[in-house]
Amino acid sequence: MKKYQVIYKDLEKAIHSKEYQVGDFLPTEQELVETFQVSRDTIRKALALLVEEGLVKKIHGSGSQVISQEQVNFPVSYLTSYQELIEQQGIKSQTNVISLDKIIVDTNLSEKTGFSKSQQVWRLIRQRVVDGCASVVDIDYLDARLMPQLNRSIAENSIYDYLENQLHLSISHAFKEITIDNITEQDKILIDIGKDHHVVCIRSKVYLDNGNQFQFTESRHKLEKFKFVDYAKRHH
Amino acid sequence: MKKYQVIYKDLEKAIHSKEYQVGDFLPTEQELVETFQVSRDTIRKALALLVEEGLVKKIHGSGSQVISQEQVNFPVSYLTSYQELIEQQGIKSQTNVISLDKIIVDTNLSEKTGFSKSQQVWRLIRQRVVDGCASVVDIDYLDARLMPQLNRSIAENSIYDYLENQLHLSISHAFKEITIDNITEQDKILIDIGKDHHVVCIRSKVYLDNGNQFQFTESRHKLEKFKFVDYAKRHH
DNA sequence: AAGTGGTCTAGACCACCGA
DNA sequence: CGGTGGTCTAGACCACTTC
Repeated sequence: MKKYQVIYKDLEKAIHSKEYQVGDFLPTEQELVETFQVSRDTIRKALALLVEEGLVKKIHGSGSQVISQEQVNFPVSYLTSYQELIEQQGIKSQTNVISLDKIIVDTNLSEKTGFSKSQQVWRLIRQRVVDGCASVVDIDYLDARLMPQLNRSIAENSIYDYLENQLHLSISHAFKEITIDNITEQDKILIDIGKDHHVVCIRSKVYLDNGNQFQFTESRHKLEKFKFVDYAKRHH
Repeated sequence: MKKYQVIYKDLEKAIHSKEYQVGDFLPTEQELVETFQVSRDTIRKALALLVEEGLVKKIHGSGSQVISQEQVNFPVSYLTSYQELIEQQGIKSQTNVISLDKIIVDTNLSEKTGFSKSQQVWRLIRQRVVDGCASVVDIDYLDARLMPQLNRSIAENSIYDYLENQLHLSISHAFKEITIDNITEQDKILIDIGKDHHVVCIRSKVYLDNGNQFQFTESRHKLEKFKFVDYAKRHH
């Protein structure tokens, strides 16, 4: 691990363990330079990570102030898979693979997903049951060339894990949008929808390091099961 | 304006004007150093802003690749006020001040808003009409000590503008959460709600540079009028 | 005036990529 | 292998806060 990452983790831990309270100032950059015996630039990189995370705010001329001791989670904004989120938060959950088939992208689907026309893709529909309640339906389209061997067993676990650890493909970035959509017939069947007429819909186009899109996901959430937490800085 | 900001704006403009296409590489850092006659660190600061914005991706060993030419807007994630958003996007909109009164924070309200108990706050309720449709209700609680002179006329325009340009207070950061809530009697009256039973609710605690909270806002949106766009990087 | 973070520089070495 | 971006250093000066 890089020096600035070590220092970042060190300071993060000190904040989480309440060694610094909200409102307290961290040591000055000069003091941290001496403590950790590194250059000021390295200290500043570590502090930048704390600022990005929303734990610390820098005040020009004064110092670095702690503004939160809690982990702020980014269920959507960060590119984390459902499986990873569930593990991280220790929620009991089950994934049911509803269907898995290979299809050819037509004009409509190309428009919607961002894949090229006549490309072969897997279409995967999964139901997520959280605490006994069918809460989420994920409809995935995945580039079939990259994963010829996809099967139900992989789909039941984490596709990201399969991609990164088995196929050694590297996921880079995604563009996402959240809207509130009317429910479909499929939603009625696969989500414990009650009398709602809407779902929260997160659509993502996900890209690999080489710049190719490999996934389009439509993730449809039961209204009550959706929560998004964010930290924002003012840009002057 | 700082050097790295100038270079950032320069490159951003070149990308927006399609001088670089999606998939193209920007000049190498060394070339940019020579072009702009600055140090490499300054170039790297400029590139970091493009990466943060989601326009560019850096590939270790290869270069800086353009991945989007569009402005990705962050209506929620960035700390931008309603008034600023509206102006920026050129949407026709009207703000109606429904009520404005000064109240004392009780235990319940303290829990909800984050303000201290027995503190004096303004309670401001505003209706936002977009394209003739009552789409949003904002319920604001504002620290009364900071703005003793608040009135309906200020509330109809931008409170952020008033705070920053009149009172010279500086807004720092916010913690936000988005949920889908059941509608209230107030929503039925103030939003063209149709037959929906829910609204998108964004709750924000907003802080000044000096660390004091000055605002709690509950922004309730008609379902169809809500859209949130995001760019996410994978953290390995 | 003293102390703090913000910007900028110049140079070194490392890790990764592609031919 | 050469070229690229990533990390780290040491030092300078500026802008802001605090006294």
